[in-house]
Amino acid sequence: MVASQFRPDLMSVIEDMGYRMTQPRRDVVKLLETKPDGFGAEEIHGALPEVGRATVYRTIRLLLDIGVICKLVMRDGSTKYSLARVEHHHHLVCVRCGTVEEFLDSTIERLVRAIGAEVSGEILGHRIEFDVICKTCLDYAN
Amino acid sequence: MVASQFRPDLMSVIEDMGYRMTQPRRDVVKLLETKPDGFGAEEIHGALPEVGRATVYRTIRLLLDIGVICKLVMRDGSTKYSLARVEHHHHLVCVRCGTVEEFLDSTIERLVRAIGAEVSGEILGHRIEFDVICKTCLDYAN
DNA sequence: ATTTCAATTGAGACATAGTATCAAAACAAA
DNA sequence: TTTGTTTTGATACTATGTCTCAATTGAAAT
Repeated sequence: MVASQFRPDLMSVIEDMGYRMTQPRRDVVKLLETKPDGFGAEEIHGALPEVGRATVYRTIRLLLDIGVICKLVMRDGSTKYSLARVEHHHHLVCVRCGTVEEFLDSTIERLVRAIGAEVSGEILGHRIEFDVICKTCLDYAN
Repeated sequence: MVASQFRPDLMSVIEDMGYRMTQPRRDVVKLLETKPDGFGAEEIHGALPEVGRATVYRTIRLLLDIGVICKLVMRDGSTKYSLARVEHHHHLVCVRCGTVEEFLDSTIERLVRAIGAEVSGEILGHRIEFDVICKTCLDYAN
């Protein structure tokens, strides 16, 4: 139910899509790979003074387009990005520690299709996010 | 499955919550009631030159807090607000014409509880939105 | 190894959505 | 009518991104 493997070698995915392998992109991607639980754009920018702000945002947009990261809207409305381990999934975001878990559930997808049949229109996409307090934080509190 | 009635008399809801009934609030609320399919904050501000921008945003926040409107994150990441007809619901947003339909489905809520039991943590909340092409737009295309 | 040229970059201006500040105005209760 | 609290508007500020454009860089061709 919860996905765990990372997509290997992000840089080669970028190259395979016909984009250049540049130093700024290497820097950003390398940093992202150390942050499986999501990251903010400014966080990345702050950690990489040698890479321009615009380039950080451009790289994030590129990775979104390619589909190797995904955008998360947090409970407070702020935005984070996180490495996408699997193609289609949803998120469990811990509101206390910020840990992001990917979430696969065939029942949800089946339900989405069922709703598609019921609704007077065509479903193109959906966004589902859960705000949770993760096991670690719960244990910690007790 | 789809909700249809409006909550009556938003101004009295505001009063009942102990807030003052002011002219700017009356203006904003009156305008919102003509926009059941969602509205952007700047759109409201543009339509009400006599009401300050900060007040428009404050009123929107107030209505969100009270729970009579809800925040929608659109497919492109932009934000809209829409009148909430019923307490807990999700959204069907037409990506072509922007129509917003509220969406009630006990199966979803049951599923959310089932997932809560499966997940190693506690679910506090969730957001679900569907991007659709509504019946009208589909018909129009054919 | 050098040339070439489109893709990419960095700096900084601009855009958008929203919040904070604070003196002035308006509400509603007495 | 007075009074005291809420609320307002103007404006500055913050956060998150995008756009522009001259300078640089990567990689393909020589």
